[in-house]
Amino acid sequence: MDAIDLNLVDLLRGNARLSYAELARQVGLSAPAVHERVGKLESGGVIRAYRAEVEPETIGLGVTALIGIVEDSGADTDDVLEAFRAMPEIESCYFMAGVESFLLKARVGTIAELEQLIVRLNRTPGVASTRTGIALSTKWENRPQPVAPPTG
Amino acid sequence: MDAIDLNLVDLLRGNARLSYAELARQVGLSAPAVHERVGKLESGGVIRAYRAEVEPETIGLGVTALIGIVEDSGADTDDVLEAFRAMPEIESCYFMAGVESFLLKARVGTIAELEQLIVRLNRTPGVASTRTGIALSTKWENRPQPVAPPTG
DNA sequence: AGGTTGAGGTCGATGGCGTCCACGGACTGT
DNA sequence: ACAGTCCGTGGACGCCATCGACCTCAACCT
Repeated sequence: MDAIDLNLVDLLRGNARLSYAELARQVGLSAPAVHERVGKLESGGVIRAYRAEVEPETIGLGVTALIGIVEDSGADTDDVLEAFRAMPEIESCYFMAGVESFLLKARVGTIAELEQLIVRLNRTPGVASTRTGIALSTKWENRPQPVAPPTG
Repeated sequence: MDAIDLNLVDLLRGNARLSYAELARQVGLSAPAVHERVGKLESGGVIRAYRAEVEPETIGLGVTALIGIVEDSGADTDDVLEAFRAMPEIESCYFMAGVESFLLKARVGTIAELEQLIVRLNRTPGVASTRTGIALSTKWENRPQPVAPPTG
């Protein structure tokens, strides 16, 4: 992980569809060298995936909610996690410090679907209570912060 | 936005680096047809960006925090937003219903940096108070839920 | 009914790109 | 000094992106 690798990471976080040739021009190496470096970043677990970022409303996911979860005393956290994982609406899942063990980000199409999701969460064994906040709008999301040292 | 478009969106959310030829095979069209469709999805605002998803710890962003913001009565929300936007550590920003107007997701390298960020947030004009929760681990993040109707 | 128009597809060609391979130079440890 | 290793370059070759020409079909107008 040298400065060139960080540079490649920044470039690909900005635009995952850049060609190896273009990446090579940007970092001042040849295309095969970049190809090998990116391959190592992928297999080394630095780059996890390449994803298209989609405007959720346009694909029928207009409702965003953030849900805090309080576990039952004596709940099996792994089982709870497994149950969450099986719900595709839960896009993100953080294990938190504090009273609420988890914070979930969920996206659904309608408030009715959100209601159903919350009911399912409350019925999940190990879940004591939920606390839901609705996002009225997403100002921005997953903005990549640059990590490469400034060039020059 | 027909079923084929939704299919393309799902495919690209799963792997943004798929070639047009591969996409074409998957949806049963020719490569130029797919090229045109994807171009329209991009210029039509459905596909916002293509991003490499990176393991944050590997690039020195080991601390994730979720921060609720209570605004001053009479604060200018746009000014507050501008101030948040200028802080690169804030990766996501949701405008929320409830007492806390904003929920921020921030990533920094160390707890000391998080402390500095919170101080800066509390000093921001229009911010009355902050409430920070630390994510002990990210179980998953931005998992794309499929939206295309099942084929066949 | 028939002609026109436009959207959206296929096909074919071409230039650039991805990817494999052989080779070369700089560090490192002995 | 020398061998080994790492990391790069350059060349070659096949696939891909992308453009233009053409086709098909449905909607619409006269």
